[in-house]
Amino acid sequence: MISTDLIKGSLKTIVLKLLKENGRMYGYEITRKVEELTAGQIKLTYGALYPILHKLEYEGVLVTESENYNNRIRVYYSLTDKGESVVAEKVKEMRQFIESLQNIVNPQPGFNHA
Amino acid sequence: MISTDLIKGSLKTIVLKLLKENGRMYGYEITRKVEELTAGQIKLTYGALYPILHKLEYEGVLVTESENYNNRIRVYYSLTDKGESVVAEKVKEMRQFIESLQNIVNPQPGFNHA
DNA sequence: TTCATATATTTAAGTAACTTATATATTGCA
DNA sequence: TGCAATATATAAGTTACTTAAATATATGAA
Repeated sequence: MISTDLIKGSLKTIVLKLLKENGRMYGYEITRKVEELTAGQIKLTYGALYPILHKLEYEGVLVTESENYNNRIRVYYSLTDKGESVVAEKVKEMRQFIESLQNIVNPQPGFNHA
Repeated sequence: MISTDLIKGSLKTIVLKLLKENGRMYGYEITRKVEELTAGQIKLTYGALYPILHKLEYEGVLVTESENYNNRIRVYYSLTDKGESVVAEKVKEMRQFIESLQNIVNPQPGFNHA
């Protein structure tokens, strides 16, 4: 598992990107998918996930549909139009972030300002 | 500028990796180097940097040498032996983190579990 | 049948890595 | 003379999380 400090700020972007790729998803499904995609390196706790989803819904980024499955409630989330543009921004920002981190952990050996 | 939420947890690793690459550095120099390497995308504030350096010194990860330059004090930091192994772990963890993020922002199109 | 595990969502309380603000002091350029 | 750059330090505040506790059904193993 990667330290939670490192992962912290990226959870919202991860959730939004998964919803973009997979259409609608419910909370539990999202945590499973994150584990799968990251080979268990990133785990989304429920205490983090559900407040994020509720907040994004409140902000108009997501909408919900509640359905009954095996006598259990499932709350499906999907992106609004606003959500689509929020994801685009967030993913762009994350790509820049990754690039910046790579410049630090894999520095160009010859690159040196006098 | 990348949002501070995204950057937060990675500052310590960034500082340590820069010290590994550049030998000894002083605080102000570190903030400049981070800006340079990330094309201004990541800025280390002094309120973040100095407490990180002090804590790492206290933990025996870094040692200091204070020197006088132009009547200004410069506090140079460098890695201890312990620091060298801490950096190795932290950088390894960050590479895994980057890989996990890439699996999310650049998913394999054909990859789908039934 | 009974117990653990997986499924599924919710929210309150606590932590800590930061940001923001403030303080101090010198150099150098316009 | 006055601002920007250089250089370090720390107190106070924010907030995105973690941890913990609550609730409830389905399913397979013992």
